[in-house]
Amino acid sequence: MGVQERRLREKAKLRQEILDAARDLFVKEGYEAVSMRKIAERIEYSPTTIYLHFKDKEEIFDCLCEETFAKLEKKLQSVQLGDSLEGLKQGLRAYVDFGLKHPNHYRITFLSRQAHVSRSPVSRRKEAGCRSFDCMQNCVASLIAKGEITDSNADKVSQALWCAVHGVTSLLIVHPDFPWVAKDKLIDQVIDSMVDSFKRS
Amino acid sequence: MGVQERRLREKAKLRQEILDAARDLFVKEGYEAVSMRKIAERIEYSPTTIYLHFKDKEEIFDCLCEETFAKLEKKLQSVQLGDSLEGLKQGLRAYVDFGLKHPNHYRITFLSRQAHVSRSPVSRRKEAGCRSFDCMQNCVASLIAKGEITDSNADKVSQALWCAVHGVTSLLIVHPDFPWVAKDKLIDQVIDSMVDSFKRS
Amino acid sequence: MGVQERRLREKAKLRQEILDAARDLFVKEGYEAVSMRKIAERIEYSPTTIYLHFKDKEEIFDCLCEETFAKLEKKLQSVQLGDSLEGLKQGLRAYVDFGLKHPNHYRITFLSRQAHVSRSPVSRRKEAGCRSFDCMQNCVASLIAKGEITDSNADKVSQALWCAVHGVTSLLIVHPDFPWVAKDKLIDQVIDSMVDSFKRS
Amino acid sequence: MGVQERRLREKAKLRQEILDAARDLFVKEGYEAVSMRKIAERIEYSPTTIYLHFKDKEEIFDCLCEETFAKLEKKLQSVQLGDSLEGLKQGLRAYVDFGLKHPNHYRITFLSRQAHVSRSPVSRRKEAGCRSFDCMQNCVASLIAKGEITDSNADKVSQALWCAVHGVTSLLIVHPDFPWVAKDKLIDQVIDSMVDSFKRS
DNA sequence: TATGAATGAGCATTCATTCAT
DNA sequence: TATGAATGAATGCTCATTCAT
Repeated sequence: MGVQERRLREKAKLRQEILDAARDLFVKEGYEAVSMRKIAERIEYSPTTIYLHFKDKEEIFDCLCEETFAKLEKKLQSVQLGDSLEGLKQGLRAYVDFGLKHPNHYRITFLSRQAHVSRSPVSRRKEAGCRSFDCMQNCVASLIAKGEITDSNADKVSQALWCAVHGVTSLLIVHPDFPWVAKDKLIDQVIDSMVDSFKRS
Repeated sequence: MGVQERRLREKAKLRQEILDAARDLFVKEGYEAVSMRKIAERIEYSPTTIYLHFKDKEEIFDCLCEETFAKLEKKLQSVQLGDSLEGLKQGLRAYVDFGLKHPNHYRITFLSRQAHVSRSPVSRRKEAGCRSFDCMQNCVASLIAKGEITDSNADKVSQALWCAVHGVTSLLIVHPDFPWVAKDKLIDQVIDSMVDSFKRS
Repeated sequence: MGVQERRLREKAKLRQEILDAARDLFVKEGYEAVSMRKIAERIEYSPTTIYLHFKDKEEIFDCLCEETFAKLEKKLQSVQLGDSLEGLKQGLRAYVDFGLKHPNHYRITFLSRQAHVSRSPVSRRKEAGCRSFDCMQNCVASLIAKGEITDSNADKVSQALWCAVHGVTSLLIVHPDFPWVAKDKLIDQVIDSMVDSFKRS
Repeated sequence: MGVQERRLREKAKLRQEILDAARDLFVKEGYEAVSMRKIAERIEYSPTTIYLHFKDKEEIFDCLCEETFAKLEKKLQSVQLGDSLEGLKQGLRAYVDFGLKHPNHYRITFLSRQAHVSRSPVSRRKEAGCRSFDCMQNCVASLIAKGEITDSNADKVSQALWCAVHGVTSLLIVHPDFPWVAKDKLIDQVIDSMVDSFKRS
């Protein structure tokens, strides 16, 4: 009936509220400094309620990361149409845009300590993250195959590219008050420099 | 006379012992996981004693960061003597090495929002970090002046370079378990790609 | 008609499932360590459901004890058919065996203060335990009547016997890791010594 | 100075207050049901204070057991003067008296679950308990050597004796309202029956 | 009849910090 | 200068139980 559906909707909504509150807090205070109680206060539920939706604190964190990666993956897939250097650049640009548009997601996933990741041998977080990274790596691999990129080490190339885009993204997010040159110019510069350095000359 | 001097010496020595113990712990365990008690146990004094030397935990951390960034500055200055592209690369490489060697200091300064930096509007920590950035910028400026770098926008160039080195450094710190290619190769690749892209061709 | 009956049968069946699951857990983990949730998980019903059948945790335990002591009584009655010293010994032996087989029930009934037995002034649990004691007393009385036991104080004799068997039983339960001689030998020794000391010589 | 001494005295006194409160509570409520908070409330200190005197809950329990055994050992040593059956009986009687006089100590040590004894391979508790048991065993051994006791298995004999005295002691403590025959008569009966059963006839 | 959602109370323990000495 | 005693607040988490459905 409609009743069951409404319940499911409500449950999902509360779950999302928890995630949103948690993300906010994690970003502001850091993983360790956020307590289940603080999250509970924020959503105006009792701490116990959280445990109806998540096994423990770490699971919340895991879910936040997964969420981010899912969004990112979707965005990247929609962008990288052509197998060209230009396409690659657009993908990287999309990555940066994504980070700047969802800074909280980005912080949680790429900037916070994950020392406490000990539960599962292969954390769900890591898995999801790799899938996003794979997108880029595949693109690079096919460019190597086509001879557009000379360096044949696809791993190294894609990692270097990731470093570059992550560098801009994270600096712009974490230090918004720094006297940056025009953001777009900076982003383009970083991406162009890095991609072009791999171009067949 | 001698008595007072000895006392001062002893006081300074204990202060340094505290800092050393604390640095060790912060690096090993991370800021949140280190307690005053643990520091006290390490130096075999009572927790109370620490408060005679430092206002609180954060002050200890601030002092450590200052100490460490003073080192970075010094290191960068000593390396970039030659105003050559090679010198610049060495400087950037030194920056990355420094970050990897002091991951917790790097993290606090460059990766974390200034959330719990409530004491001073502009934290001493951040200030120190910026001074390090200035080093690089000066180097770039002089390379432009000498014609080694074609792009005349020193701000943009140094920011792009910073993005690159910050990218590698932070990813290696935050995701140590990612299946990286050989670290050195990756670092060199990122630095070479970025610096060479500005070279007069 | 048939519908109602089926419902009653189903209700009784679930009730018994709860008791069975609970007994298992109580024996394995001890009273305090068993939670309603754990019982619920075991039977694959929600915790709430248990409350439809039992007022609370203690009521479950009470029922289990009653159940168990009914068994003890039955066992003792079946054993002590022959009114002989040998029959008495067998009965006592059965008592000890029973205790070792149901250590947690034994513990609650014979070893624990009635602290949390606040519901009824004389707990159903304790009552059941006493009924078992009566069995033995009757047996002793008839042995006195037959002249097999010389001491004419049936109360004293049965209490002394009870002390002996309770002594072995409880020590073996509470201190399982003590370096006991072979359990059977010890139990026999205690029972034989005590019973034989009352024998007409 | 007197100052330091007073401090030491005060510290010891508080420690003892904690132990006394804990023993009381453990006996009334059982190990699991006693919380550090409850102990703290009882002594009107904060929970934290307890941790200045004891590592954790289990250590409190351990200390209580040790305390008991020390007292018991002392009493037994003072009693068993002669190496005669009569001396042995007196020792056993002393054991029972001790239990009846210090029922709380006795309960904690001999009646409570020690499932949670996992910390140290050889718990201090167990060690102390064995020392008390050894007293009796030595006595038995020397009686066997002198030919007063015919059964040559000193372990079995002393364990059987322990079972007997523990049986009376614990039943009298745990079920004070049971319609016992005169306590002294019962105790004597149990001890006499058991000891005499080992006598050379 | 059975349940999912929710909660208040409680747990052992650790924390940074204060205060009297 | 240094400390031992003490504490209030907080931690993640589990509990028995209730209530609306």
